[in-house]
Amino acid sequence: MIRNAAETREKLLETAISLIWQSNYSAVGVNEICRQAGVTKGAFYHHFDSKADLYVAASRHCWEGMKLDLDEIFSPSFTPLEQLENLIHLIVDKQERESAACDLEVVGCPFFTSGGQAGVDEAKIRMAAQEMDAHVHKYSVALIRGLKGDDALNGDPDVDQVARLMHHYIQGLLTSGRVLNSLDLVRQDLREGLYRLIDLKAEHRVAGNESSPAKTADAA
Amino acid sequence: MIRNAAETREKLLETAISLIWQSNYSAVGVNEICRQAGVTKGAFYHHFDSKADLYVAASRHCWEGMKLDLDEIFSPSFTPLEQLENLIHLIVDKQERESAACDLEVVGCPFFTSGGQAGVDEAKIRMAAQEMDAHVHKYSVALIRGLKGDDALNGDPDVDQVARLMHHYIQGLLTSGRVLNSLDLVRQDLREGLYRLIDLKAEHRVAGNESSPAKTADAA
DNA sequence: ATTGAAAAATACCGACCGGTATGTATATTT
DNA sequence: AAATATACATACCGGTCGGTATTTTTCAAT
Repeated sequence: MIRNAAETREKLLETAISLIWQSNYSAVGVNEICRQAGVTKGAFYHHFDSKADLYVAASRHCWEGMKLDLDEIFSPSFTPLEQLENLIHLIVDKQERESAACDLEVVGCPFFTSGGQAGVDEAKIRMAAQEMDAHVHKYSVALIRGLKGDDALNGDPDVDQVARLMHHYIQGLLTSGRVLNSLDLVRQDLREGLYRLIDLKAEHRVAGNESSPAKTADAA
Repeated sequence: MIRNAAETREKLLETAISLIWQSNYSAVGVNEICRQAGVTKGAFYHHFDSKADLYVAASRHCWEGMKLDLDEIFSPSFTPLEQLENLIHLIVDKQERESAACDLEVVGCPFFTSGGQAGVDEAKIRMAAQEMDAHVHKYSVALIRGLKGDDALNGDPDVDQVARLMHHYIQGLLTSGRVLNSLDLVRQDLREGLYRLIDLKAEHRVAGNESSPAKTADAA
């Protein structure tokens, strides 16, 4: 018994995130969340009205953490090119860190993928994904705008669209990485895909396909 | 009562595909599948050993259908550039057709996304996604190789990699489309994203952003 | 017509689901 | 110290989960 409202709530959020991260919304039960959080169901429903409400709260909580990282790597102290490099490293590092918790090499973003699988009736779940989507879009736009301003991109791209393309690609790549259970796949294809999508000028591209050579197989 | 083994099996597969399409593996119950298929649970477990087994069977069944489409649009009677155009149209059309069944504008590929959310223990589910992944990869490679052979691509790309990039992107875009419940998003970003990923030479690109101008919002 | 196996139906299992009702211990206010 | 509000626990709700055991129906080969 924690006897501290904020702490209990936080513990429930973190546990939910961790569990949903490892599978998905509908596969994770309230009982399991409570058990792992060391909290009873009574406490759960004292803090949240429903499982869905916990989910959106967890989604926002997750974003708050992500925002810290993004604000850091997109600090004006970096040039747009450095920011792009930071982003690439952040994505890989993030997956590396999260995958330590469970035994999946890649976990992706559970709130996005869960939103992409939400049933017709589960409006709240899709909404949470939309919310996070809108948040990250701002950062992507800023990055692309910066790159364009520095004349690092070929042509005269639609900043808003390219930002979207980036996002689509990253989400798809992470999903692929999870399906194949290969972080190396992410390492191999992340940089190249982004370079191509934003059409970064050749002189600004770096090779940096930092992957161990062999080892692409799945353990499952 | 259908009284025909093959027909019953098929009906179960189709129903399962339809339901999983609308949500995801763990959210769809055996009871619901049976109910919608007009088949009793006894019949279900006569044909399939488990829910997971039905899933992989459904995945393969789904692929068989997809293969017909792909073989058609990748027929050697088309030039690689025509094949690319066919692919773009096929993706949009497919989503248009499927979304008629439920009230989602975009459904994506359920077997891929479910695989991308499969828990650690659900090896069979991820495996099904891997299997389908491997299948479509061959087609992507053929397309890229064809384009490259026709000298339609800039630079000297790694065919295998570019094929992967395409796949990542398409899956991510469809997921985005589903989250935002906007087929127009898919229409807007599919062609542009693919062009950029494969780095198609400018003279071969067509504008063809065939979307109705306004209307991007979500109904949910 | 009989029989035997396949196909499908019925009835049921224990476990778990999300959620609630009620009680109690602790903290805050008055 | 009394009153009240918050934070949590216990026990339980009806319902559904995936799965099974058993029986009935169907149909083809004899």
